[in-house]
Amino acid sequence: MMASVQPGQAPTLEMVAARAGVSRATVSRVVNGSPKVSPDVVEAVQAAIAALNYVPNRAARSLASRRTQAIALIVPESAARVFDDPFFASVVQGAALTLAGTEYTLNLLIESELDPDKTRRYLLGGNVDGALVVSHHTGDHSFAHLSRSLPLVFGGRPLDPEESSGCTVDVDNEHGAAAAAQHLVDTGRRRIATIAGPQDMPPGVDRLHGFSSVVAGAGLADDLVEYGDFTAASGAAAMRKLLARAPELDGVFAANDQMAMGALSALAEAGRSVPADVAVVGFDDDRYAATAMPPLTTVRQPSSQMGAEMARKLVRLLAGEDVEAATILPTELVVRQSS
Amino acid sequence: MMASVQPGQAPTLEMVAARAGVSRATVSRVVNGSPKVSPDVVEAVQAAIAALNYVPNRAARSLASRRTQAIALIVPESAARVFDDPFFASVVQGAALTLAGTEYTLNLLIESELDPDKTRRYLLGGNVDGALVVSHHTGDHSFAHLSRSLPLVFGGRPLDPEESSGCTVDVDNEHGAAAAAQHLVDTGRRRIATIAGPQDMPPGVDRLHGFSSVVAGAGLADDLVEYGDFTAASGAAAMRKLLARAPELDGVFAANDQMAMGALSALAEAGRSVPADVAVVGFDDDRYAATAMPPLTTVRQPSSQMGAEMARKLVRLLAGEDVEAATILPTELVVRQSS
DNA sequence: TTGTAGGCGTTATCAT
DNA sequence: ATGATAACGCCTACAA
Repeated sequence: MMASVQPGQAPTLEMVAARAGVSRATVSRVVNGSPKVSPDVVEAVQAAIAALNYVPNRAARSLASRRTQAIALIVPESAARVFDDPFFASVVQGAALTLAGTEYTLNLLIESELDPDKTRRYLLGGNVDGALVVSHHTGDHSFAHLSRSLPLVFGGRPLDPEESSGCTVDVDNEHGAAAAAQHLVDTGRRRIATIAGPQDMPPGVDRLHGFSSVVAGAGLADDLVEYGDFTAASGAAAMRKLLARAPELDGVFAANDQMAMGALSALAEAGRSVPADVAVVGFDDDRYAATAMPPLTTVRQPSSQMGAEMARKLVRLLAGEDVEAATILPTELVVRQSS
Repeated sequence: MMASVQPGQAPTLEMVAARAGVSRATVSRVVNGSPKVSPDVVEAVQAAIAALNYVPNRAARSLASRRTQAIALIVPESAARVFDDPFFASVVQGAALTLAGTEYTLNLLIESELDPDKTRRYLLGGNVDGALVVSHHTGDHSFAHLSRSLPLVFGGRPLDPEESSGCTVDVDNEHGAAAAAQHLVDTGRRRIATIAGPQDMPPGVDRLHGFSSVVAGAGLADDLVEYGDFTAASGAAAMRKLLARAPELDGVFAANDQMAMGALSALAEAGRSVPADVAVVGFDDDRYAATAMPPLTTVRQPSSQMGAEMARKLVRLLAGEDVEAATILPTELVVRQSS
């Protein structure tokens, strides 16, 4: 029962107008939901639209309206393995799902490291109405200067607070880390160490800060700090140093799960049992956390909500609404068997 | 040293023409790399472009040229957890990276289950020049009828071969499963079972077929078959049934890693040791495989290459080149400690 | 090799 | 409430 369609010949607004016996302007009004059209005309036009199976041409529309109804999601190429990081995948998911509920389309852009200017040109070429920039741990806000020409929403706070260029959505790294530390304290650990992340990345800084304030606040020593680069190997190395420095330690907080995994293996090879001898807590609740041995206590990061929130914010921005410059998403401590 | 730019006022082709002292047509030729322009003029125009920081307007361009330079990547919403499946994430990654090297833009579309027609309208609305459709395990080619109006490339073969609508890229499920079975046979297993996937999904069918042909071909019984739905729980259940039916079994091939994990836990609770008593092999080499206990022997699926291949194929198609209807990507047996 | 001019499908500004 | 009629920025015969 479908009206037969001429493949390759898309019906135009003009054809709809002819069939409905009205002008193109009127059809345009109906299509765009203008209130100033009489009900019967609306009906006639909609019938014509349905009969012809008309779909407005996006290019023509945006050329005339100077809006694209498209949003870019920019992710760094990062060694060509973007989605290996579940964090990115989740953020993209959250953004895509949110946008699917709007009239906006999501243009996924992998930032080319070969031609970094390509992204800039794309953004400036009138391809999108706004962009979501997710820079993971790095705090890279190198697109900040574009926010004058285009609404931008960043994921993660900038490394340099001065650079605070418009909107950001961030995870509450500090409180998350604080909760992890507090959990260690509350469960009776007294000699607590941390494997911190790089201090040139905001999450690295924030998580260390959250940890230290709680540990120090509990009257415990917060001198047991070693640094890693968020990889499992670096976590293992840091754990070994920690054990060498303080064989008596009974708790450790790693700034992410990968490093916590590394710590787990280092602990195993040192003959310490977890959590009996040493409790370990990670951060992220990534895919490996639940199936680690033992299952890892960690701080869950709302990554898909981060993507969703970024998208929502940008949409509001584009609608001309006011939005708060920075929103911080809460984390959640997930207690498993490693602590 | 940057030329100052008027924010909000994008330079047009006309402005470039004026500055370079040529006509708009000539500028257009230069921008599009037409060979029929004298070198000095090319230079002058490029200088003007650089000076003005000109970027062609995509909407105008596609309105005039009737091409969008955009490609849609459609993924099923699947319970709103699209990217929880590493397979999707990888496919998207492969496609995005490949497309980043071309002049095409990737529009990520989550197929709305609320309004399935939305996707169809989008595809037909002249929004993209072609589309990539990834349907994972389901073999759903419900967009097949659109391939007359728009170049389409599917990921995974259709369930019904008759429905074979144009291009597909698929993983060699049959050979992969055969390799897994062969490995079991070669390592001395004699009573081999399989936990098959749903038989209404192509990979479920193909993997079972690959398994059976090898086992039967080796002169062994291939009667030990139980079915799961690709979840860990179903794998555990199937494993229990298998153990009840044939306590003497010494090898099992699960049609995916999740089910293999389930089998692992069922085996553990039955007091069988892996691989001493029973060898188990999975399929996918997903994120959990390497960290399972014991690390899982499995068949690696080239998922990001699948995305890449799909993209390459579509780009060629759009360039008017001939491409083979179906390409099959090879798999690789990854031997770990579970066999 | 370069310029002229018409058109791509909508939106938006005027009138009516 | 509805209808002409310009734009919108670029491409592309066709002409020179």
